[in-house]
Amino acid sequence: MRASDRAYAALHADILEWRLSPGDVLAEVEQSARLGVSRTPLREALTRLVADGLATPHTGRGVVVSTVSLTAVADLFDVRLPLECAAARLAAHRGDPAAFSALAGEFGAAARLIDDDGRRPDYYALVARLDDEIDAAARNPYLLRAQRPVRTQLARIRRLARDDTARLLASAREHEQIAVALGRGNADLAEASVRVHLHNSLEHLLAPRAGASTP
Amino acid sequence: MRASDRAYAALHADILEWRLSPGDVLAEVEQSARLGVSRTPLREALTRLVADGLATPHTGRGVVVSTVSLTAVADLFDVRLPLECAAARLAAHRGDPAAFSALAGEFGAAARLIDDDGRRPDYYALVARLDDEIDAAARNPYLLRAQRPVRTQLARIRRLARDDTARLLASAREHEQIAVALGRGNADLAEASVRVHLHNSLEHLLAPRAGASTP
DNA sequence: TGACACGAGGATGTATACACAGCGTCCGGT
DNA sequence: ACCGGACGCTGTGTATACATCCTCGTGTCA
Repeated sequence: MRASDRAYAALHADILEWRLSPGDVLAEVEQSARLGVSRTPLREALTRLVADGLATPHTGRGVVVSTVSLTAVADLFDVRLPLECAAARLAAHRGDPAAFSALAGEFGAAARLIDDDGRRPDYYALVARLDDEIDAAARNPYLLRAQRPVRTQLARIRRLARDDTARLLASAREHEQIAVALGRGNADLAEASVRVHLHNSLEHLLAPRAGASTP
Repeated sequence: MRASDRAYAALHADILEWRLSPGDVLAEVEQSARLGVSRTPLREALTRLVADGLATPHTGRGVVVSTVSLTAVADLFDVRLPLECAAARLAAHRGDPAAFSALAGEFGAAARLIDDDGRRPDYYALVARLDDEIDAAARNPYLLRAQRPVRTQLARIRRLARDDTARLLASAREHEQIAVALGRGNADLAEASVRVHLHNSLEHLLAPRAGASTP
């Protein structure tokens, strides 16, 4: 693997997992020394991070990790909603119904994955498989490109929200509904299901949680 | 201006204006010599082009200008439609009605700009002003980021379509309708107007034109 | 005659050295 | 004591040299 790829992957993970906080400056010499690569591949990694929207260049001060706040969540969902709806519609028309029906069945039995803390990763993997199946079924590279930065930012924010069993159980039912609609090739129902899911996801993200800073 | 910015701007323009065709290889030494910069800033420019989707890396052969076909137009519009609809809805809610009403008036008188070949650029500038006003009114940086690559690709394709007075006149009326809806803060009407406009734009792009290769 | 392997060439990937610009700090003057 | 200018430093921006990999061509063997 190329050194620039390693540097990019490391910085990408550091930002998404909040080891690097918004406002942190990514000095070239410092980071190149930390990651064990030279400045040239590190610069390429920084360029890619800026393109991803994870960092912003500051003239004379290098690049800094871009800020992301809860107010940004609403903006992100304003973009995410139409994109995911479009993807769902395309997937309903172009996708393989059998694959989505199978996923619907798995979501129907997902409660046991959520209840068992040790199998939580299996549930997240199942969600990822549905997302991937939708992406593949939509067959639209431009849609994927448009979704990528939004998903990256949301993945960063999601780290702030703790896992909530009740929400996950509801989420599983919502995902099941999406998969069922796609399994039947019903674009209208698929879009409606996505709208419901994203609405509830946003409400959960914005709702004050027990243990959060605001009591 | 930095050398890497100059190289990026030059290559970006070369690709959008079809001086570089899909499949052309962008060899680092060749391009750096042509543009009068060193390989380091040129590599940064290439990285940005790849991030834009204008070029794709080929291992061992550098990056090549990415292909774009008429089939891609449909895919692009599948992404463009939901994004522009979302932007229009946001602009209807958050924008300044007076500004859009003023633009609507200008579009109502745009026929004279279209009929006079010398003032065609003024009409294109007017369209750009409406787009900019919508972008500013939507106040959503993530939406802008998502739209950027789609717009870039479409700008590249639009170069293939010749100006068509009849279509431009219809386009002016459609833009006027969009501006009127935004001037009234009517989100539903704004979205519907955008749908109409994009539908007609796509049909015009895909329609065989007189003088095209297919007689 | 076709396919595989080896080698040469040239490309990218990486490292480092140099130049320049921005910024903070320190000193001097008012 | 405060303000202004100059100096030095630290950082990015650029150029170039070296290493490495891939590709293409050629030659040989089956």
